[in-house]
Order: sequence, then C-alpha cells, then structure tokens
Amino acid sequence: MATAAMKSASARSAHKRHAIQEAGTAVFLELGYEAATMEQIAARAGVSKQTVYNHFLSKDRLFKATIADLTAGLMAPLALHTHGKATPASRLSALGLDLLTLMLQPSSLALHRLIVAESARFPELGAEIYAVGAGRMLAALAEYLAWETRNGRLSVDDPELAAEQFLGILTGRMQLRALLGAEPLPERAELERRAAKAVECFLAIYTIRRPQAGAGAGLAAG
Amino acid sequence: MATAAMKSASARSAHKRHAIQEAGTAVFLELGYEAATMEQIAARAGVSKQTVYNHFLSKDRLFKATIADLTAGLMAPLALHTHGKATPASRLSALGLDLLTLMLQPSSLALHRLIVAESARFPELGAEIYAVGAGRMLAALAEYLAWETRNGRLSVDDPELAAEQFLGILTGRMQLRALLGAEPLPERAELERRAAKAVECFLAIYTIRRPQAGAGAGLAAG
DNA sequence: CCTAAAGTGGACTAACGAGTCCAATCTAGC
DNA sequence: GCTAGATTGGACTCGTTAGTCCACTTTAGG
Repeated sequence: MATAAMKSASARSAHKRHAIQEAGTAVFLELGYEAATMEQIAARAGVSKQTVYNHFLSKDRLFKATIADLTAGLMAPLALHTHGKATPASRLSALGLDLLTLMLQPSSLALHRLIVAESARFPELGAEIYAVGAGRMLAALAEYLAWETRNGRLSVDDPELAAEQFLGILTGRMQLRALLGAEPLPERAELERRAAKAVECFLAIYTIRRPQAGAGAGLAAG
Repeated sequence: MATAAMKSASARSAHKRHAIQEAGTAVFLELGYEAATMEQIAARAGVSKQTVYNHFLSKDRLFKATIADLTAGLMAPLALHTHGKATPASRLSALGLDLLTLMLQPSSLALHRLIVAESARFPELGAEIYAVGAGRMLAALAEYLAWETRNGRLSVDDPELAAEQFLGILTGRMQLRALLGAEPLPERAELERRAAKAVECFLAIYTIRRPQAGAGAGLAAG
C-alpha cells in the first residue's frame, strides 16, 4: 500500500505514519470529511501538522489512504469457508450472523456513512469500496451457491441474484435504522433470530425439492 | 409546517419563502450540508442573503425544514392500495416496482446520502425521516400482510419481519451500488425482473400451503 | 560525538463562510 | 401618492481551516 513515501523512512517514521493514519481514521469516521481538520488529526496522532503533510500530501490523499485501509481491515475477518463439509444451512447461518454482527458494528456504520456521504466528492472511491466490500462478499456467496447447486444440495438458477436476495432478506432495513439512529442496536439474540429466519426462508426457496413425500426437505439445520 | 414566521408575510413573501426552500433542497442535495453555502442558496433562489435569514433563522433551521418537506414529498406518491380486490401477487409486484423506481431516483439517492451523512449531526432528524419514510412504508406493508393472512390468502406469522424481508429481497444491494456509483442505474426492464423475482420468492415462502401432498412440511412453522 | 534525516511548533497566508448591519429601494394596500 | 413591511446589496465581523515556511530540536546510526 505505502509505496514511494516509505522509501526513505526509518522505523520511527513508519511508526508515525501509521499513527497518523489511525488518527485520520478515527477523526474522519467521527466527524466526516469536511468537518475533520488536519490539526485535529495531527494532535490525535501526537504529531505536528507538518509531519502529517510530510507523509500524506493533502487532506484528500490522507482520506483515501485511510478509508481504503480501513475497509480492507474490516472485511478481512469475514470468511465463507467454502468447500467444506458443513451443510448449506449451517454455513449460511454462520455467515449470516457474522455479517449482521459486522455490519452493525459502530465502526462499520461510521464507515458506511462516510463513504456514502463522500462518494459524490470521491467517485472512484465509492466504486472501489463497493468492490472490495459488499461486492467481493456477494461474489463469494454467489460462487458458493453455484457450487452447492452443482453438488446437488441447492437449486439456485441465478447465483448472483440469489446471493443478493440472501443478503437482502438477512438485513432488511436493520442497517438503515442503525445508520439513522432510529433504534437502539439489536442484541445478539435478535441477530441470531434474524439470521435463522433468513436462512430458513432462503432455503425454502432454493432447497432442492425431493420428489418423495414427507418432510425430509426443508430445514434440517438451524 | 411554517408557523410564526409566516404570520406577517404577504403573498410575495410566501412565494420567496418557497423559492428559498426549493433552492435549499437543490443545493443541500447536491453538495451536502457542510459544503452548501447560504450565499449559493440565496443566489439560486434569486433572493438576497438577508431574505434567506429573514425566513429561516439559520443554516440548520433551513436544512431541517428543507429535508422534512422533501421527504414527505417523495414518499407521498407511494401507496399500497390496501383493501382492494387484486391478488397479493399483483399488488406486491406493483408495489415492488414502484419502490425500486422511487428509491433509485437521483433525488431519492441524494436525499438518502444526505440524511445518512448528517444523521450524526442531527440525530433527531435521522429518526424522524426513517419514521416518515421507510418506517411508514414497512408498517403499511406489514399491516397489509396481516390482513391478507386473516383473509386466508397468505400465511404470514410475523408481519413486521416479513415486510422487512420483502423489502430486503426486493432491493438486495442495488441501492448501495447506486449510492456508491458502483454501477450505472438499472433500466426499467431490470427493475421489473427484480420485482417479479422478489414477489415469486416471497410468495414461495408465505403462500398458504395446501394441505395436500408435496414438500410442504418444513417451513410453515417458524 | 557528529551528521543527516525526521520531526516540532508556531507564525503566516489566503480563502472562505456564517451571520449581522444598514441605508436605499421596492411593492401592496389604503 | 403614502406608508409600512419586505427586500436588496454590499460592506463588515469573526472565526475557521488548508496548506506553507522556517528556525530549532530530536533521534539513530556510523
């Protein structure tokens, strides 16, 4: 990520650079791009303003670096553990809960707010973040669904659409409510309930219907 | 809405007030709260800055008035036409298409961006807008679903959750992509396809299962 | 210990924007 | 026409902020 600017930097320098970026993250998330000031960031990093400018040429440069890194960091822990032995139900449940937990975290919400707000000012950033975040997630999920379909465990005709539907059915308008502060954040139990419901519905649609009678089909899992 | 400030106002005055509010809407939507300036708004309204301050005491007051009115205006044309004779399928399809069309309109997107961005600065505004917008919509839909369930045409155990699921399955991540400019806006045909798919899935889950044979068991429960 | 790179602090520019003030002008209704 | 309220425009205050400059100090490595 950090390229030319690092070349002549000593260990101390790299350390400061990192501190600045962290401070930038915090301040931008808290106040938004416009309202955040370089002095605040410098102060928070325990560094002089000049040093900030030595490392990042301008406010936008700092902003972009900051946001890109943060997004990557937030998405990292999410994994779909494709190609294992677990059932679709259990895998989707786990993924669902992880996703809900992640996307309702204060830092995710703040990041979301920030990017949505500034995507007009930094158009390429919006697209990039989508690709790295939700886009990558959706692609992985779609691929997984296609794979399970080839396996004969699901019956998904349009994996991209189905992946979106899963995400949609999972989150509903929770994220919006959280973003607008229209409601206290739901507790873990509620998230589990939502995830379970979402998986149940999703599988109701896309599980292969056994030709034979009886209850076999549906919900083995939970 | 307009209260004390209107009392002594002549028709000319009211007209200017309206122009200011329109200009405010446009400029705030375009630039965001911080970046919008009162002078720009005044210029756009064809009015002096002082007149803006005569009508709206400060920038936040203008902002709040502007946004509240705009939201109400945007939501107005949406109607669920409850209590008619049409089938759930046709009603939900119509609603779905209306919703997608509305929420992907540039002005809706801009409003969304703005509110999400500023909900930290104006906390009560976020909650209010949610209540007037998505919240009201969800409530109406939930009520409709409950009604159809009482009618015996659907089988919805948790109408609030189901309403959210419908919205979720309908929109997926389209709105996010549009907000981030990650993709050109879909055409009407695509929206129709999405709406149809969403209704199909939703009804697959919540249509009453005939007691006769088949795979019924699994999911009716919940 | 010396040197060179890195960092510091604080003064400084230049711009910009919210909000105020005021003298001059417009407009409607009487 | 006259008057009162509304409007205008432009000057003005005050605060803020991105970004620059520079003389001085710190630090690490040879």
